[in-house]
Amino acid sequence: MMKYAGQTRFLVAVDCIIFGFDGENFKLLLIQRGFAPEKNKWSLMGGFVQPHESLEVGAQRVLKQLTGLEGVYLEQISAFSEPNRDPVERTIVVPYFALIDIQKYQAQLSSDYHAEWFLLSEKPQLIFDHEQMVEMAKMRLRYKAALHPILFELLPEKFTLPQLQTLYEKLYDTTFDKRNFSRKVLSTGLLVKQDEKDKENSRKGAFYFKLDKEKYYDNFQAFLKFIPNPEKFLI
Amino acid sequence: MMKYAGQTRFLVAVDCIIFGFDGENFKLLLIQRGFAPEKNKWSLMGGFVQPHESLEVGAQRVLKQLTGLEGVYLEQISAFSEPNRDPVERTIVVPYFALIDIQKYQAQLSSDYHAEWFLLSEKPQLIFDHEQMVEMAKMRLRYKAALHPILFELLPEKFTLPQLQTLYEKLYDTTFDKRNFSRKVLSTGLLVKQDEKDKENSRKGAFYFKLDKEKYYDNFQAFLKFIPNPEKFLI
DNA sequence: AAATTAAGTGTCATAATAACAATTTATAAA
DNA sequence: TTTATAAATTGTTATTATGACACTTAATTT
Repeated sequence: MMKYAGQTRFLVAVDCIIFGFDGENFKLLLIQRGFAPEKNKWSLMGGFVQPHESLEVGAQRVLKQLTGLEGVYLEQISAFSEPNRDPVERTIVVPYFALIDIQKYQAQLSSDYHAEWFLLSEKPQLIFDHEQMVEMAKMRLRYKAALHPILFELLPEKFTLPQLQTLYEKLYDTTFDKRNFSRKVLSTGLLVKQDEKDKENSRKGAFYFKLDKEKYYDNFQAFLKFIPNPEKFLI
Repeated sequence: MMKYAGQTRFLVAVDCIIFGFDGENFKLLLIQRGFAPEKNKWSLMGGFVQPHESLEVGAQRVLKQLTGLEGVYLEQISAFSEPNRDPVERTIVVPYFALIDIQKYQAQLSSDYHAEWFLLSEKPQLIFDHEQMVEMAKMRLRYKAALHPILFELLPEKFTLPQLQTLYEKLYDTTFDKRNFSRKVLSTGLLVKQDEKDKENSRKGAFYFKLDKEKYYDNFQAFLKFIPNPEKFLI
């Protein structure tokens, strides 16, 4: 089915940049590339778009095939299209970044697949321009998370305020005043305090909170201001 | 040069959504499609990506070829990839939106090309999924302009505060208090008041302002708050 | 029982915001 | 020449949001 005569067709791929948070640090999910060139080198999860699927569907398929993950939060970022970015054959790639709760998918991941979590600070060299994609995804995440409450996607169902604050502090590589932080977070009305405490990480223990799912979905696009002076971090 | 065996290649296109502002209303630049199908129907400026160009370069080339415009502010938005979006042959399209000063390019446009400005409210039916692209670009513009000072791209070198306010009011389909608006705008330090007045639009005349270009480029990513309660407009 | 460690909480001064209306300027009309 | 008109320009105030700052509480460990 080639009806627009005289035009060049291109390979189109999707790559998935999957961020996780282990309670202490950001992590990145990587696999070892299964085919040449750069076979066995660490790489983002990627694959070619198939004839009858959209980019979004392709990204979900690739993610499922390579990691077993389904139904995760995916967001498209700017396409990479430098003619020589793939040395084998020109490929235009549309990257997606995703945020997932590491614990939730740990069993699934470790049993069936060979994807591995790396601390963002200790990630190995990646193939092609995947480093750039990770960098761009991180910038995008910083931008988006400064305005919208998406970081909850990285946390388990129950989490503590200190955990949430650490998450934000690690993303922006800074520290926040805990009194101001909790005031802002709680003022959104998105969090519901639980009776139970997390006793793993301190003697006193920290109360768990859950997301108010309904408010969360309603307010997903709402502007928040968890980050003081966002312009300091987003330039 | 097909080295990744067994994979399907796709046509990849770029479409340009060009916004302008005539001092009173938003406008959209359209052309009549020059080839079948839908020949002579109104359409965005689009074209297929060529073998040795990136998407960005392709978008600039298409824009130049079809309108004569060069070096305009272009920003990529999310790719459209539904398998049947182009009835002739599957095409994945990466749209770019642009903001230009209508006056600046009017001569160029009308002499050599057949692109035409339409009021956004009076635009004709567009081919394929171009309506969706325009809608998405408009949403993206509203989002971006609420946070960053990009709307100046739509104005001539000299402009008045009432003009600027009208621009914002039309984009968000609302009205703002002019005292608060001018306070916010002027507090950015981006505007330099001129001695001259615009006497076209009122008896008293309104002072012209120019952008402080240096500050503008430095602060392009800076957060502004021209729009009160942005969450009202961006959901 | 005392020491330790992290969680949890409150105040205050300053800045930002939104709501609000009177004055000024230049032209047009009388 | 004076008056009317229309839009531009300008300031105040009450409220809210913000950021800076330090002590108290809870539970475990020694």
